Amino acid sequence: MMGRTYSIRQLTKEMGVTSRTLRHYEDEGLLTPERQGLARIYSQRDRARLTLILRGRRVGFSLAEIREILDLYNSEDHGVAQFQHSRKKFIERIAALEAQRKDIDESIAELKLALSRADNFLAEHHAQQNPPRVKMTGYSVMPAAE
Amino acid sequence: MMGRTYSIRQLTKEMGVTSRTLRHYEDEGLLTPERQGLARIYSQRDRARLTLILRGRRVGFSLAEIREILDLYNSEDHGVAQFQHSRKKFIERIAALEAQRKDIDESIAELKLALSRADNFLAEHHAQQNPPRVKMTGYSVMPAAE
DNA sequence: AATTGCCTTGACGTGCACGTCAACGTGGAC
DNA sequence: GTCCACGTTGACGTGCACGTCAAGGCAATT
Repeated sequence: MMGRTYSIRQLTKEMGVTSRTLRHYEDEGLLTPERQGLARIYSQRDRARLTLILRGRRVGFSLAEIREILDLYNSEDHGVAQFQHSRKKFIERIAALEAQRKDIDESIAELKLALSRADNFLAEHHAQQNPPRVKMTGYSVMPAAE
Repeated sequence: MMGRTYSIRQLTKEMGVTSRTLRHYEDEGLLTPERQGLARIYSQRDRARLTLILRGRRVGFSLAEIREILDLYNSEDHGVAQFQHSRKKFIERIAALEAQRKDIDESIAELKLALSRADNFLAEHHAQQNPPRVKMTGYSVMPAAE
């Protein structure tokens, strides 16, 4: 079961990154593609790891953090101590992500409030863009943020 | 209604940033504290903006993006065109944040799966002191990611 | 007058995540 | 054989978000 493989060019197009980025991830130990002579040849596993890397990047992890997580999945040592350590790390990461989701939800709520204010203004000035919602009087320049 | 004010030191302690960071945000046009002679004096409004800045930073916005959002809140021009522009920007930001929340939820789900695998392993080997070399031969080192 | 504490303005340095060259190899099409 | 598309390895450059000095102002305390 060798599975599909990918050239560097294929992977960059599919994933929307540059070849420089892939080589950088390799330098950082995040990817370890096979070689055919000089050329890199990426496996399904490499592709899956890259998916994780890019998602990790989108949520704000540094490459070092991503590598750490990947190493947890990937450890050769499947002993009790190792799993205990992994467990702890996973819990930390989950907590951090949940805190971040809270920040995101708050940001969304605030932006939606600002959006509804803009909608109301535009509704009042018959520059109809979108159905107005609630008419809001006297709003501040700054959102509450408290 | 002048409200409370803060020295730079007070604000750094309260918000968990360095004074260098506050000056940097000022250089970037994100904060504009008053002055008493040379010393900066931060208002409630500065503090509220800083709260937004830091939350924006936590969710991965660049300072330029944060400034743009702040400028939308803060615009002197309250004309129709301005509000239409703001509306568009708000919608973009909301969409981006919702996409990011999706990434976060997926990351959390994956980490929770990995956590439960670790828990299962540890439950099976609860009474043992020394790491059994390899048990649970069945699962891949990589999560699904598809 | 000197020290202490808090503040200031430059200005160069740093870590990260790549970008951007230069110089070169390699296998197939013409 | 030569061109071309694709790949490679250095190695220096860049944008961002500050860190980290140096050198000093200003007010209250010693």
